Amino acid sequence: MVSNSLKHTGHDHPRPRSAAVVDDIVFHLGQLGYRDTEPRRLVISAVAAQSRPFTAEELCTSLPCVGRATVYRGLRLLVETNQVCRVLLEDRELRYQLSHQGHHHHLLCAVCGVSADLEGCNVEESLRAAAAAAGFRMSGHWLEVYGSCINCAAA
Amino acid sequence: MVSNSLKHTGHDHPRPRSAAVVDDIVFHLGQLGYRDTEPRRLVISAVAAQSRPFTAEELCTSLPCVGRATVYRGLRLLVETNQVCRVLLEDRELRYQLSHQGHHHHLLCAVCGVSADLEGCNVEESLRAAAAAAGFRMSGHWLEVYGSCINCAAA
DNA sequence: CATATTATTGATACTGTATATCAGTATACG
DNA sequence: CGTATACTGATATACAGTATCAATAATATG
Repeated sequence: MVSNSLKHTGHDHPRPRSAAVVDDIVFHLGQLGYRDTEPRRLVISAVAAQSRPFTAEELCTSLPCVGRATVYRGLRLLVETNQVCRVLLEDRELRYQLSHQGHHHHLLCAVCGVSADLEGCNVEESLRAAAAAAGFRMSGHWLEVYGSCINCAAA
Repeated sequence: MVSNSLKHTGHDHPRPRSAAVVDDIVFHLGQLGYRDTEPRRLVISAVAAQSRPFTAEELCTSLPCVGRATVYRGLRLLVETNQVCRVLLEDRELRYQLSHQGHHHHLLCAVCGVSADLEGCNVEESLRAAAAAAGFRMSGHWLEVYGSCINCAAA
């Protein structure tokens, strides 16, 4: 199996980058006891090929030979294992995206749909403090930021 | 009509508080051209009677003599006119709540479901700055904070 | 006050997203 | 290899919310 011979460094060139990402994820899932199957690889490939947040239905459409249920299950598995993160649009539409870091938030362009990771913003601590002031012990939060990206703001 | 004789101060005692809230909202809607109808008043009353965030379906159940569509429409109208705000639970369940301020965020207890307004937390500015650093012009955001309230944290 | 106008209602059907079921299949592992 | 079992996918189902549209009720107008 290819994935067993892979070093799990995240820099396994010369293979095409997206293929390396797929192997990476399959390897990681393997360590958690999940099997390496063709439909699952197809789902992961399709996820890795997206350039911006996508919906589950879009993924189903782009994978006509994989069952709907399998697409949804694959996506859920990837979210649960922190390989993919969920982003919520302003209209509450749920989209998905390959996850590149641990916990972080997204900037979402309302025009073109592109997303960027929100860097250098430490809201956690001030939220926790404000929560404590109201007698709450904070355990989590959901934050999405909407706007227009540099390209769309120009036009 | 009662609502026409009401001063719109938000402190119209001696009437029971929730009734005053209902009249208040009906009056406000009237100024926007919306009619004062029995089903709509029932919806507003039921909303005002809730002590914590509720779902649309819960409202339908508590109002068996009002049609589902009417409950949903009423709720939507109240959200659009900023009388009611929407809160999102961690599992993406959507709930509603009477709105007491302008723009603000909520602390939600994951145990008992109670909510508190998040005070003294000015995330807007740091979000805007972080967005600008990534070349985004921020236009909005969605933020919910989860945890346990003072009572549930004790138990 | 009668009446015209128009917003509102509610039964129903429908849409879209997501999960449950379950027999058949493919995978991993000894 | 062969077996235990995770996985698949067709289908049915659940669920939240909206669209339709004829009937009705609320307001404006003469």
